[in-house]
Amino acid sequence: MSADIISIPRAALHEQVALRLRQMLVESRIAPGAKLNERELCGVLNVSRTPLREAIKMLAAEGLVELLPNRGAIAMSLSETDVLHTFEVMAGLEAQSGELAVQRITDAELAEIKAMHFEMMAAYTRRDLSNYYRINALIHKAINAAARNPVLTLTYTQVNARLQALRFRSNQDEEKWKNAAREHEQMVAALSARDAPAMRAVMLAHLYNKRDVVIAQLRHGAGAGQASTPGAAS
Amino acid sequence: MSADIISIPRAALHEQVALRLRQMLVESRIAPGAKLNERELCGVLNVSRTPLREAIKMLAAEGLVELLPNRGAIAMSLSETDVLHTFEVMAGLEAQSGELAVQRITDAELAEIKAMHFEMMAAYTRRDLSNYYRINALIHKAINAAARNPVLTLTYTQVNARLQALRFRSNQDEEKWKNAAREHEQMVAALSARDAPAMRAVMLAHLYNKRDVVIAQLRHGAGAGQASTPGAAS
DNA sequence: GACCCAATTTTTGCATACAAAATTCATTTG
DNA sequence: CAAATGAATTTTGTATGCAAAAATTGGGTC
Repeated sequence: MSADIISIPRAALHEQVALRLRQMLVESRIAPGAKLNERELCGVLNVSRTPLREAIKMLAAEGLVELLPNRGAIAMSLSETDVLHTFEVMAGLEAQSGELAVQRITDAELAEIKAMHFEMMAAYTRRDLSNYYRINALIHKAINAAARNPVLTLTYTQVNARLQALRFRSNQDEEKWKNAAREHEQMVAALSARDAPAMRAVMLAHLYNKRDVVIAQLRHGAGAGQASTPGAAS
Repeated sequence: MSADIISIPRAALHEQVALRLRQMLVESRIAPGAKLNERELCGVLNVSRTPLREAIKMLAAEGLVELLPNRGAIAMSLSETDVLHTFEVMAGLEAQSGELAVQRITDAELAEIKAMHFEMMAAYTRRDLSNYYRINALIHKAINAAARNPVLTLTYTQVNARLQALRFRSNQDEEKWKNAAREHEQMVAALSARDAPAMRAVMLAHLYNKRDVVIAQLRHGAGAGQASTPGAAS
């Protein structure tokens, strides 16, 4: 009866619901385009409709769901054009993150990024796609954090969230993968050299290549839906 | 009994509320830092708490209000650091808008921007600050639209909304104003020449100068609150 | 057999009711 | 007299109830 009382008994219900829904959407446990049935979700999440609806409104403002008048909400689904536009913005945000990171990164942060880079290269060498993606995301996050701009981080996070739904864990082209790895080498180099223009250039190139990979996957069908078992994937 | 039935009887209540609240926040009719009392707002807007709360949650996701657990919401208020960070992101978004606009703008759009530019210069010459700002905003919006990227437009709009609360209609420094006007000349020139790097450069410079003006106004006190009559301003 | 229309059911949207937390204010105590 | 404490009030958070709109289903007709 000690830890129980203080142990953050308060995590506003609608916040919790928003968090869980966000997860479900990003992991495609709610399929893109699928309707969000309130009564059903109430059962799953064990809350009443009020906080659920409030959470849904937040997700709508974040662009993760679309609100249809008198017909509830559906999980956002991206057309190819949407993906292009989103990557275009992401490219700009990542490029700016890189530029600012060059100017503001600490030695400790740079060292950590280098370390993560080696870890990622290990995963690359082992063709361990899962860990590769995980560490990749961490590196991009670290670069963004090094830019020391909370508004940029928030904007980046929100725009990126819409792309997370496209979890292309499927094997990517060897050539493209090699390219991506090389671009990451260049990032580390540009950061080390404190070369902002170079950093900007490599971030832009990296994002546009990533865009092409994603678009290609989209076209070849397979990519999209998380597919198969919604439980523990690789 | 003809037009009445079809005349968009449907404009979801929470949407309307969100719209009006957004206006009130952007126009500082709700002061930055002020508490959003639900019962009070229900009276003003003539709705029950449910749609009001849903609207508030949306505005929170947009970053226009801050949610305090068990203590409701307060109108976002920007510290000087917040303003710096926000302008930094806006600079990046505007620069990208400019770059893309150069590549995608139609002759008609360019002509319209030129026309608006002349109108703005007229307002500048007359020292008509109100119209200057109005047309200025239209030009920036037109450039953004010419970039033909809805995601960019949405992101731009959302980040910009947070700055709108700082309506610096107060007289700005003659020198700075002259500078801003000259930068607008350069924008039109870069667009006409289809010179993306030049456009990017001028947009960045423009935004950073605007940032400095706003920061200066913030420091000299007066600037902040919309002040005076909330009705028809100059 | 396919299509269309009407009644039922479901679902969304809004208002209200109730519970818990925070604020306020008066009272008391050092 | 100031600070602190505790009850009363206000305010937020959540659940439920009711009305309107949409989806569904069944029946009928061509």
